[in-house]
Amino acid sequence: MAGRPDRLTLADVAERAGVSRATVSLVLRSSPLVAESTRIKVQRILDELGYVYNRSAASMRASRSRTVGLLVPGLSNPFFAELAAGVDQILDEAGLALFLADSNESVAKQERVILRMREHGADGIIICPAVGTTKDLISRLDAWKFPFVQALRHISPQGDYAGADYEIGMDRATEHLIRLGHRRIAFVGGEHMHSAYRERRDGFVACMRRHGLSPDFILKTPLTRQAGMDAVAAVLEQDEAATAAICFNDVVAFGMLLGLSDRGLEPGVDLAVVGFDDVAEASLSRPPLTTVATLPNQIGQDAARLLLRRIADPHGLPERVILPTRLVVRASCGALRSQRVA
Amino acid sequence: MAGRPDRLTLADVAERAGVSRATVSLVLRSSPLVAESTRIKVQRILDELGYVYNRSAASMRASRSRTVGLLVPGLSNPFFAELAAGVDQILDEAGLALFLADSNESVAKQERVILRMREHGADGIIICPAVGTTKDLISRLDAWKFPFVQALRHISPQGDYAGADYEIGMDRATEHLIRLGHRRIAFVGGEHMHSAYRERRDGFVACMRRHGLSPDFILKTPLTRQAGMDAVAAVLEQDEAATAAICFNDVVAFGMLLGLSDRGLEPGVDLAVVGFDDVAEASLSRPPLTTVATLPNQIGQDAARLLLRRIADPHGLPERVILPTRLVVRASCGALRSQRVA
DNA sequence: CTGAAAGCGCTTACAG
DNA sequence: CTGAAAGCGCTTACAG
Repeated sequence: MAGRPDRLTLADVAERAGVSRATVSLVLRSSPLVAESTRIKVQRILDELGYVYNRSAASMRASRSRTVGLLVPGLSNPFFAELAAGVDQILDEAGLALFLADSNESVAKQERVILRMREHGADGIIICPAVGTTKDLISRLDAWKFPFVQALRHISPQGDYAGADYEIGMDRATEHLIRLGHRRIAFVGGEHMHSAYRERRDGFVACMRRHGLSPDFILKTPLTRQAGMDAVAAVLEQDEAATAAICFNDVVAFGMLLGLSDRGLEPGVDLAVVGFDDVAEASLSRPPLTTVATLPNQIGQDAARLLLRRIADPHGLPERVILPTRLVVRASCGALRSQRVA
Repeated sequence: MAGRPDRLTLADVAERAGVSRATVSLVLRSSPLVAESTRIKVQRILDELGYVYNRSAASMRASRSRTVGLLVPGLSNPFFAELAAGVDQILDEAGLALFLADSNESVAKQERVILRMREHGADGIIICPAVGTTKDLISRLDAWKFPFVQALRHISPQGDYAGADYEIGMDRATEHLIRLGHRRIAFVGGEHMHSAYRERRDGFVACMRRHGLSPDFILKTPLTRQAGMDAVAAVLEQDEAATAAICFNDVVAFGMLLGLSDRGLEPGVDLAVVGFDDVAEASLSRPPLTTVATLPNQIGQDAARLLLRRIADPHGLPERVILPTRLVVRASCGALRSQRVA
């Protein structure tokens, strides 16, 4: 509603204050160019009149909107919601407004909302690319000179990125199981190939190989609790059954815990189970879940900071912020007592 | 970034197409005023050149931005994230962009982001007011002529509202427990007074009174799983212990299930437990949780539709969309078999 | 059906 | 330190 009928303009304020529009504009942007006495006088009128700055007009003139976009593939996933909360926090501090859109893992919707954000003049965008996004998106963003940061997932090594060190996180978790004596370990969950999947799986594979173990017990499933329950059979009813399962994420791991109980088996004794993410419920499941903490809120904050920097300096060197993960050992892996390993 | 250096304008397109800017503008907005042959010619140039519509400029001139705000009190709460997903869906269909902000239950931040959205010219706003918001917010929104819809919580009966029928939902759930034979029922969870709390508690109280039972076993706690675990003691270790607990939400109920198991007690046998919300985990907890489904995604959709209507017709009569809830009976309440009651 | 002109509310040089 | 003027990229009457 830029310009709701009775909206005040700079001209109104200027007239009332007995100065020019330019001076009021300078006061609004706290320019040092204006005399203290003038500033005070104008500020008083501004408050009195309840003037509301019109950023549409300002951004048209100034070629920046103080607006930024965030594109996530699924807001229903608490992980991305938490990421959004982190982004929101940093942008609020910087005084920017946030355009949010949920691609719902649809490349078509993703295209649509990116265009929409460009039309609205967003100064830049944080993207968690939908499954199936091709690499050319990055070249197009570059061609458009549209500042961007990839977060959590990346489709190209180009440009800024903020994420967690999934590979090392999964490696450490696997290592932990091996130290507990496991030799036959299954990797459970995930069905779409994207960077987050690749990195987690690679961490598992690398660690198994390093220890001379076979890394080919890899089970692809949807990322649901139900799929985790169903996976129990596949993991145990094999010629060479696994003694431990390391899951793509906590949700799948929770499903496995339930699936085990349903069969009268005890997680951590009959099958060691490890999750990934350390969601809120992980410490309260039965048994408490051993998992890898990844801090989505902080990743969101870092992504926002990177984007702010990129907008300020479009030609600076790309940065990649990879937050360390933390193995949180609880009972589901069969470790006797709780301990934290850095 | 309205006006990135090399951004094309209507004038460029007009020149290339050999028509006036006005004509291109009409084509962009699919006006019927333009001849089919002209439309096709212009559209081709538009595509060829990769023209991007500048909505900042358009909204300044047209006094509407095709932008809408959503203010939630906590994005980390999956409930609000789901609401946001519903809002996003409807706005996408209508071609509007969404400004999202998380007040984090802070009235100060809420004020800040509302001002920001007004400055950015949002055409309207959907608000889940932060705890502690006073009624005058509504009068101010009115005075500003800023179209709004309250969602999930409301601080004033004025204006449009989209929410769930918490009161009847809680009433039905309580009734179900009474039918199962319970007489001493505790209402567990919630610490802040807002409409959502009041309505749920009122539903409980009304039902108890109607059946001549005392409704004063009300336990205020934070809305966390841990608080639910801790509440078990308070509910059972009383002169007159409760035989059933009806929780403010599922999270608290999950905590109670765990708290019972920890003491070697069986949910549904030693204490009936009922939740509220029907989150994704409710059907997979052990035992499965009897709860009341509220549909946050749909509430988000309704809120968005109401706002769109309000923007189109600022002076129409206010509407309140109250979605029915549904009691989902599972095992945690001690009912012998699963059944659904409308 | 199309075009020339004015104007939305700001900011940005440029004078003074 | 302040003001007058031009202009950002659109849309909106108004002519024709």
